[in-house]
Amino acid sequence: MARPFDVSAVEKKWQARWRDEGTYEVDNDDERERFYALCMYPYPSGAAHQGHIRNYTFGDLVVRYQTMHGKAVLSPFGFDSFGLPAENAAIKAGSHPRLFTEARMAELKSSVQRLGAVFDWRREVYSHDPAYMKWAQTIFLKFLEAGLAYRALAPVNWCPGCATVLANEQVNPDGTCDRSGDLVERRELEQWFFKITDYAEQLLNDVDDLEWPERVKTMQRNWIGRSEGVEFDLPLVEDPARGLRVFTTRPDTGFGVTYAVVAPEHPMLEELTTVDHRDEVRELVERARSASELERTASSDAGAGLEKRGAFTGSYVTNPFSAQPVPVYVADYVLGTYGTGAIMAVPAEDERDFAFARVHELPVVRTVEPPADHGEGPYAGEGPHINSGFMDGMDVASAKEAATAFLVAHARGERKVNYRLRDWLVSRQRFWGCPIPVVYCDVDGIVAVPLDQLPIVAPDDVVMDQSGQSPLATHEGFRDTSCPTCGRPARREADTMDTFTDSSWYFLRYADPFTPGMAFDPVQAAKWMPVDQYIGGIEHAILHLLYARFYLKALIDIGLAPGLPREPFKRLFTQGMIRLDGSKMSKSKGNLIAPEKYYDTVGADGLRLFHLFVGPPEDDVDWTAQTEDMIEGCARFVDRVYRLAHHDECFFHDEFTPEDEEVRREVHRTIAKVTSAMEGWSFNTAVAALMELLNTLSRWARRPEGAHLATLEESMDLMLRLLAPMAPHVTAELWEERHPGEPSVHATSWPVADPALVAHASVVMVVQVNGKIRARLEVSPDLSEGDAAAAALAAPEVVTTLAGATPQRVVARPPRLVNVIV
RNA sequence: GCCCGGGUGGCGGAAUGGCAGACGCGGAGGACUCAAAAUCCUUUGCUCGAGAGGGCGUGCGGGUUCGAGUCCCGCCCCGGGCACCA
Repeated sequence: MARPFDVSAVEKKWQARWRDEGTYEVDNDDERERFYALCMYPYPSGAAHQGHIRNYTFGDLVVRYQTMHGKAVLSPFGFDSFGLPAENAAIKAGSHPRLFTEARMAELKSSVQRLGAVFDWRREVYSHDPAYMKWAQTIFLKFLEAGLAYRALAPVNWCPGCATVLANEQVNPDGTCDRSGDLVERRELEQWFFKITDYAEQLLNDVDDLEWPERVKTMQRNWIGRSEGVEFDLPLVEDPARGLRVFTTRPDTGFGVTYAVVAPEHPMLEELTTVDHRDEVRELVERARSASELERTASSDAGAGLEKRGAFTGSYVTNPFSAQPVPVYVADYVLGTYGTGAIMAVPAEDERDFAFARVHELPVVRTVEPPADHGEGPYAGEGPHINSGFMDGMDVASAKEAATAFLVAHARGERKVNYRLRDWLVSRQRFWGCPIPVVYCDVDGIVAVPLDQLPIVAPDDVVMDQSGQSPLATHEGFRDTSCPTCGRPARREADTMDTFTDSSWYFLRYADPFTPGMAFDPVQAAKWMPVDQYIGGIEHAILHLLYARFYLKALIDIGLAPGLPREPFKRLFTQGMIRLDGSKMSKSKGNLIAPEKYYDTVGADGLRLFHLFVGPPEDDVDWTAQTEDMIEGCARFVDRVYRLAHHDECFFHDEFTPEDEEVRREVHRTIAKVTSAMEGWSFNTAVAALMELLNTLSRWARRPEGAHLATLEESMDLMLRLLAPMAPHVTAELWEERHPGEPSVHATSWPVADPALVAHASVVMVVQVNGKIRARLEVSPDLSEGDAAAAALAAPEVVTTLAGATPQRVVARPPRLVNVIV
């Protein structure tokens, strides 16, 4: 494609200038109104892919747009530079993850710089920087001190193909490894946890006030999963003073409890199991322990599998409502980690209990009358209670209240709120992450590394084999140390922290990486926080956002971040994904479309415009054969702007005609349109409005009778300012040509539409007869209803169509439309 | 199964209950050129018609309304999230 100017040279020139002059550096004591714009901390996978490009196009648009509104905009950049992919790649290539990662960082940085995205590079942060690790480890130790970090035995996800433990988010819903596709196994290991469950209530409640997409808020709420119910005892028949503690959200169905179930991990299981049932119970527990998630879920679909998944313990407990004994089963459909690990089973009102009861031939007693057409199955809906003694006739809500009161009085019951959310497992048995800064001593146990010895940085000569053991554990120089308390030989923790810990506070470091001796100065950070606009992918809707929210709350509570708002991200925008051939585009699948080829041909401005123009920013983008053409179309638009600014094929006249006046009005209407589109994140229509304006201006200036020169120049200037956040290079270049020696277009203010010019002098009113358009009339915008009706009925086309018939009704909606009904 | 989104030309997509298809891509025709590229102009929902003009059109079926892509009810299909959480 032949271009009217050297796109590459122009883009390089301006990128260099923004970087060298520190145009987008902002100081913490800046007097202007503040705005914190942030794109999600990227994992350095190499040159940017189109998902990154999309992200930074939106982010940079916000930065430049807000800057034009006179604000001090904080726009930082950095890298989520620890992580498994680099470690795997390094093992494969026989190199070091740091070398590998830093090469990828350089590529990604180059990609975003060539996009023309601007940042305050003085604030750059990357996870494997010892200066960052020092504070990451300090935070860990402060959590430990505050009881927010603890160590416990837990099952983890082990991938045999990758020979390593995986993070939960790396396991597919079907229990396979996201990377290798192998079936993930469960292994029991001593692990470090963060007590995020302490914050469940706050994390749930604070979601309400966030300006986030509703669906992300819903996902957060579902993930936390609050449920209100009752915890109470089912007394043991053998020893009624003791009981099997259960949790239920449906105490009202208590009369329908025909059996109880404990999880295979339940502490009372052994005691409950009678001699003659020992073998079956043991077999079931063994199966449950070794079974992968996949096997457990797969068998739940088929009724045939259910029988094998439960066994009678031989014991009985008493249903406190009916005072009848009911059998206790063990089954893996009850989870050891939720509630009390034991349930009261109500087959008539619960799907799972029903399926289990059917296989094991347990009685089903309805306690809620289902609708007449309901049939055999379980019914969990609303209805009057039956077979329920004192609750008979009550609706579900009042029966719940009555049942709860009963349990509190008679079964050691108490109201209880449970959460689905589990504590955050932060240990990783891998090398390329931030080491957990503790030491194990035979005498003193777990000992924190003294703060003045941080950061603990892993040595370079570690063997990263595939044994599955933490690589650091095999390095004697790292492993063997002395106890900071007693001085005796001790060993270092060999696990590293989940990389989600790094991305949970980086935005605080950005706000103030300058103050020595602190992760960030809370006084400085408070000037920027919360992030005004956070932009990233929907794939982080749950984990990253939840973890970062937890971190900030915890940091405030342990005194590291006094005075900061308790929520980190005020507004969140989640962009759509780039899809190739209908599948999700990801680095692991290798189907990336590098931006570099576009920089060299259409230019960054063209590529940015494409991403803005292709559709609503929240929608997914299908990268197809047509995409190349669309990108070229956007570059064509850039060229047309350039040519018009250079008066290519234009003609001019001197006096200001009504046509010139109308063009001027059109410009102001465009200002109004683009401004509201920008505010509403409708970037595609903002670009369309500018394309329309360009079409209008070009046609006008190329008429033989010509255009009013001063009006064209005024229009061009306004258009360049509107276009500046979208296509920063060409607008900066043209502005400099037109205004040599003056401040850049990016230093001008965002245009404001003149309301007097936005208004139309006359508009076209549509006249319908029975809903069909018969005439168009040019009318004044403030035409009255009566006048509109009269004008419509007088229109010749209407008279002809009516052919003498009398209108039944005339609906006048001036100045848009009149509908004549006959 | 449950909970969210979403179905509009050949394609990406526009449309405070009031002219469906803005803008762009692609297609067709033309100008310029020895020719091509680039650029510019015209045209482009489907369909009947030589034409003027008519009919049909926003996943399907109903409804509300003078008027529905938009609101209501019932379906179908696609995408995403959750999926033994008691």
